[in-house]
Amino acid sequence: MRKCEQCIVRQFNSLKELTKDELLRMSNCKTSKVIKKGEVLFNEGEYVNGVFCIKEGVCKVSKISDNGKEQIIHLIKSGDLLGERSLISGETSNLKATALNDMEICFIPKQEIISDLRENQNFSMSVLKKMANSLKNADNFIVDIALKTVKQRLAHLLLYLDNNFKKNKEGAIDILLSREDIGSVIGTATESAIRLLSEFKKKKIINLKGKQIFILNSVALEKVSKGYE
Amino acid sequence: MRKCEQCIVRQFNSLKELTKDELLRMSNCKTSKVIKKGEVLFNEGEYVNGVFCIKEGVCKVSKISDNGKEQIIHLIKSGDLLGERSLISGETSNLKATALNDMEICFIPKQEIISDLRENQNFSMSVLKKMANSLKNADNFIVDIALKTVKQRLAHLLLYLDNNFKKNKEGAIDILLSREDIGSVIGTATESAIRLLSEFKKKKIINLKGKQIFILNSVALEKVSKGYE
DNA sequence: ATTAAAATATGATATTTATCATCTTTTTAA
DNA sequence: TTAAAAAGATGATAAATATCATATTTTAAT
Repeated sequence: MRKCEQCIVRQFNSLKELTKDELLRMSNCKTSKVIKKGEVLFNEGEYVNGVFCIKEGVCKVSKISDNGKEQIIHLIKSGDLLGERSLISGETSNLKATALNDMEICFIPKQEIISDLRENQNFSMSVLKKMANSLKNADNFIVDIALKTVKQRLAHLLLYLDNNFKKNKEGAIDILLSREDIGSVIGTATESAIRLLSEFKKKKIINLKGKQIFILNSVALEKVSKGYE
Repeated sequence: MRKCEQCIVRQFNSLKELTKDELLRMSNCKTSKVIKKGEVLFNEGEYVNGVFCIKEGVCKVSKISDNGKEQIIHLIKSGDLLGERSLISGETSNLKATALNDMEICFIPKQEIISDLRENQNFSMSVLKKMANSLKNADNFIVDIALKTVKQRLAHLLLYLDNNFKKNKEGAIDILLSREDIGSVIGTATESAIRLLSEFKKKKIINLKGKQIFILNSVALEKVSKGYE
């Protein structure tokens, strides 16, 4: 059992507000897990019963519609927490979480988090702020998907990935999404996503090597994303 | 100055968790206002500096895109709070709020709410739960707008209005939205919204008298909304 | 009451995006 | 290593939705 106090990942989320005491208790009740690519962390309709703290790797958080299509709502990465929403509401999850690559995660059971929320003002305010921020992002997502074209949304996604994910040694964005996943994030058919990626590549805005994406011209992406072309 | 303690509206939102003492202080610092139809409560990019408690009336919360199109994100009604999001994040609002009919509102300044949040666990947990719920709704909205057809979204909106707004004496939904607003909620052009409303009317699923909407067959709306037709 | 302006309605057409078909490339598993 | 499966790519076509044009109705202002 590794100590949460020494875990660097904690610095990037609300757990940084916990006291030494609280962290010690957390170290004692948390479980660490390795999750393989493709594994499901939790499914829609399940009680999550705790919070995941992502140490390494990326997962998608999505919802499947009645006709079987998937919409990805979030991409969760190292340093993020996952599952606070349904923990706080006390309901089952409305979303499904699936690992996009091998992950290392810690799972902190509900009891622990709830009591910390009640007893540590700084912690609960931090969670509240994170939630407020997520809500703002969700509202912006709604506006984008409702009012922007698929091309604009793809440009926006590429910029988002460029800004929020590290690069590998070769300079590609360090997250490997299938073309299908890319379509599911921007809310379009796989073929449409492929076509637009090809177009961006032809225009030297990006480069593609298999699933690796290289951003060559982020200024151009900004322009496309805003609708000036 | 009316007392918050006796205000019934408070029972429908997180303010119900406040103590008598806190309510008394709130009564002393709140301001009551009448807002005329079409007036803007706050604009995108403004500091709201407090929270609105809606006593009477309805407002739309929306965002205008670069090309001037509006997307309505929420419809806020009597009993709802408005503005907690940007209050908690300490940022300017990312959304604009506009009265859809004459409103009575109370405005509670930031200071008061923030100190209550810090000192009253029940209150802050209630706000947290509300926020978690809003986040779930926002996620569901994203999925709907991304994966459902315009017709499905219109059916869904009509059911939402039917379930969440009272009826007037004649049995129409007690919120008068322009066709343009309806389009802006479901993320479609005004003409498309009009066409589909006409279609629903022709099929006797709804009836229309000017801006008044009568739901005649909510079972049919459910079916349309789920994509069985 | 009358007129102008705004909102609603509807047809015709254009644009965007999805779907289907097929081929190529990459990945996976025996 | 090789065959099968999955993922990616691209053209052709269909479907959904937006836009434009214009007529009608409603609302607001004089």
